Amino acid sequence: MIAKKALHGRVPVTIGAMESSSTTSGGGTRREATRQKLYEAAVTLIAEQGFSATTVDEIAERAGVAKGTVYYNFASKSVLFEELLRHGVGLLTASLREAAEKTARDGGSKVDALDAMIRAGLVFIDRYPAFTQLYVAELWRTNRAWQSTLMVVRQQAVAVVEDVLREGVHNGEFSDEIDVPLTASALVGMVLVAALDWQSFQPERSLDDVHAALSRLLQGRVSGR
Amino acid sequence: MIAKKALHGRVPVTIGAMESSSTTSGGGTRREATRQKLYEAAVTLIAEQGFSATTVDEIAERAGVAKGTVYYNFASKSVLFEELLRHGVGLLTASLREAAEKTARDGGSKVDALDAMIRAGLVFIDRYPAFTQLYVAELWRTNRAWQSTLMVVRQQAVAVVEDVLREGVHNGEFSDEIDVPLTASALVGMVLVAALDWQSFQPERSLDDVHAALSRLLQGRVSGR
DNA sequence: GTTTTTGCACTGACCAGTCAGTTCAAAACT
DNA sequence: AGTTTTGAACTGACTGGTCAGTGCAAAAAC
Repeated sequence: MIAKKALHGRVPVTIGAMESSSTTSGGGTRREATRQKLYEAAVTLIAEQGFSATTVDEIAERAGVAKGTVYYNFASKSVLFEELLRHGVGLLTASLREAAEKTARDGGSKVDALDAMIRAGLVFIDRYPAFTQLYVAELWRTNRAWQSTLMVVRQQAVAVVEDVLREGVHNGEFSDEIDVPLTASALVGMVLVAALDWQSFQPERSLDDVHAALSRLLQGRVSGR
Repeated sequence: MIAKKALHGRVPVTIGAMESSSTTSGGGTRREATRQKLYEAAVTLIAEQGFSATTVDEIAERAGVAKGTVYYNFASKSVLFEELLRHGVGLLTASLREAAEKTARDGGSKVDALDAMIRAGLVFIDRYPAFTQLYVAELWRTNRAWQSTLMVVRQQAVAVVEDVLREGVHNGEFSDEIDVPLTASALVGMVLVAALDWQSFQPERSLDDVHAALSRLLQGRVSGR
């Protein structure tokens, strides 16, 4: 057994800090561009068909790349998928956190923060519907290789919501009887399912429209006339 | 081409009312027992691993049956899965509808009906967690053979919620500004995600506990002290 | 001249679906 | 009663195909 080559391990890395726009910087950019193409190809295929039903040949073809290139860039099919998950949830978490922080900066209430996060969630799902689909499909599975990755990454996202709830309880804006983790889950679920149904069954509706409906539900303005 | 055998089409049928025990009557009870075992084996395996990653051999083995028996009872792997879906969502829909009707009979309000349905949903998920997982994982996929089955079956379940909302709007209990389909989706999502997270991450909590938290959210008793 | 990509042939494992044959309990017959 | 027949239910070895991952020489990009 000799070491061979295979340098999948670490790569230039840009991931974490998203959207540094691009251009400039001489970093190993070609590599990164290929990886990006592979992510995009994989995300839609896996969202449609599931992980196991999607072949590496399909991914390569859709990305316009040779099969060998996939394995030059990723150690295996499941590693590609895991990195895709990390990448995507990173974007979501950042977006939620930013929405919460902006509201705080502008002196909004915690309900305003939740509302802003609902909107941020909708915007994310609107922009990356395939990723969202795939994430939901995998989230509650057990016995899969990437289970732990998924858990970590889920907790990061939910934690942002929990933080806002906890702060709201602390400053008296929310009842101290609410169950923070469960309420956070429920809110995430509300947005997730409503948004996916929106995308699947009434894609013609505007984001504002959907946001308004969810906002009303959040603020308990359902009952009463 | 002669007809051959293969009688997958119609079968004695007992489904709904399980456990007619055995003995007596020459009725095809054996068949139904085998199918039930296959459903049970398939539902957990597919929930854990996904449809494509689950092999027919595994299903047969877990059910304690030979592979050929699977094909004697179902035309194909995906037909088995489709019938499983129909079976499961049938149970859910019936349970939701019953909860709503009972509330109406007892002269409860529409909010009470929604609350009863939330509880019914939780009870269902508590009893059939694997089925729920699998259902969520498949619901928003596209390009799959059972797409249409899934849509029909989804609509049946959501329609029960929509009906209650619509009645509530009609009798003035709910604002006529609410968006019925979207609110229904959001409510379903709230329960679904909260329940799955409950099962996955805090299984020690009681159903009443979880129900109370969701109830509070439904009634907008989150804000305020 | 080093890194990355290509193209393509190849392997070995795995898997959906088939089919000839077996089991067995309830009829049918004696 | 006992014996034979029937056929639905079940079995498991087998087949044909698919797919993840490999190997490598040559080209392209930087």
